Amino acid sequence: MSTEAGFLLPLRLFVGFRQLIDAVHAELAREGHPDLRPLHGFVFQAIGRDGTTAVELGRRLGVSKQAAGKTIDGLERLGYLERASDPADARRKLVRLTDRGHAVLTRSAQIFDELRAEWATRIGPERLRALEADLVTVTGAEAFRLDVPGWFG
Amino acid sequence: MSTEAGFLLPLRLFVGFRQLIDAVHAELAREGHPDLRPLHGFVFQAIGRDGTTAVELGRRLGVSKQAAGKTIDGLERLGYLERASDPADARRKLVRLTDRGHAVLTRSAQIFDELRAEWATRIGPERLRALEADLVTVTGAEAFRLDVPGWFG
DNA sequence: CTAGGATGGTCAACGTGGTTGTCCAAAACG
DNA sequence: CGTTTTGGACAACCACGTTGACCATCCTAG
Repeated sequence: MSTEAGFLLPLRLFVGFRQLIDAVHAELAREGHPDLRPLHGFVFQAIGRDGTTAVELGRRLGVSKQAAGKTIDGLERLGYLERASDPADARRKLVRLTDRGHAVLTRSAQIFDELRAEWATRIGPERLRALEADLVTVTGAEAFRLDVPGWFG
Repeated sequence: MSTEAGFLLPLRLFVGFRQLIDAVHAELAREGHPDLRPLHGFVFQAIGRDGTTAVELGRRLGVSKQAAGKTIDGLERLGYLERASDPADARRKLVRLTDRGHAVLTRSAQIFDELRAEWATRIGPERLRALEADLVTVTGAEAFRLDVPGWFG
């Protein structure tokens, strides 16, 4: 039986998570995206390359459609999203990433890859793979939940 | 070189973190503490067994003293904190955990221990120790930063 | 074909939790 | 003893979540 206090485990996971996210956003800020917040990554992920609607986005993020609408407003003002009418359904407004949005998504993925490579050099690729595999084992391989926005609070 | 996409790493860390936090709060809610939010754990941790002041709490949480004051108001209303005048300094108001506050902190630690034991049975105690050690190696053994409140947003 | 329900989006009002600015009482210090 | 520093509170404001209401549009049952 290990003697490590149990409450340290979530803290260590969170520190790792936070360092990765902070590193990505520091680099993105350096490259011309100073207004992106950690939360926006989840939003981009929830919108996806194909776009979606405000209602569907709200469902994926676990918030009301109104809250999703406000989030879209903000990212639209920053130039990362655009709204387009759906020719097949006059009620719907398709929310899509702009070129700038696609660019930042692609760039984020690259930076995450680089950061993961750094981790691999520090603890070794084997240990990193083991770490990831163990996390999957213990948390279950469920699809990632994006409903983070109101989760803290 | 591993082929795992880099952006999955922070997600896996976050899922682990979130599952632990959610499990603790689900159990606490079951035991009569339905109003506690994930964030409150950081607040309790920042206050500590000995108590602090609003200004110092704000420093530890990385927020203004006014924001710290509001947070204290809320947890005071819920019966977890109490304010007491400092006999040695009439300006200061000592913020301390109530008996209820101490109880929930102790209980949380127990639950975290139980959850860690569960993880140990699923991936084995050595792998769990390795996971924790690797996280420390890669993130640095820095003291835990509690300045989480405004971090997302 | 039309009446009625379901769906997508927006507006308004509100609560919470953060911010800054101001002010006051008490302590610390020259 | 006057001045500066400190701890706390109050106010106004902003970001972001909530509900409730409303409207246009689509879908479907009769």
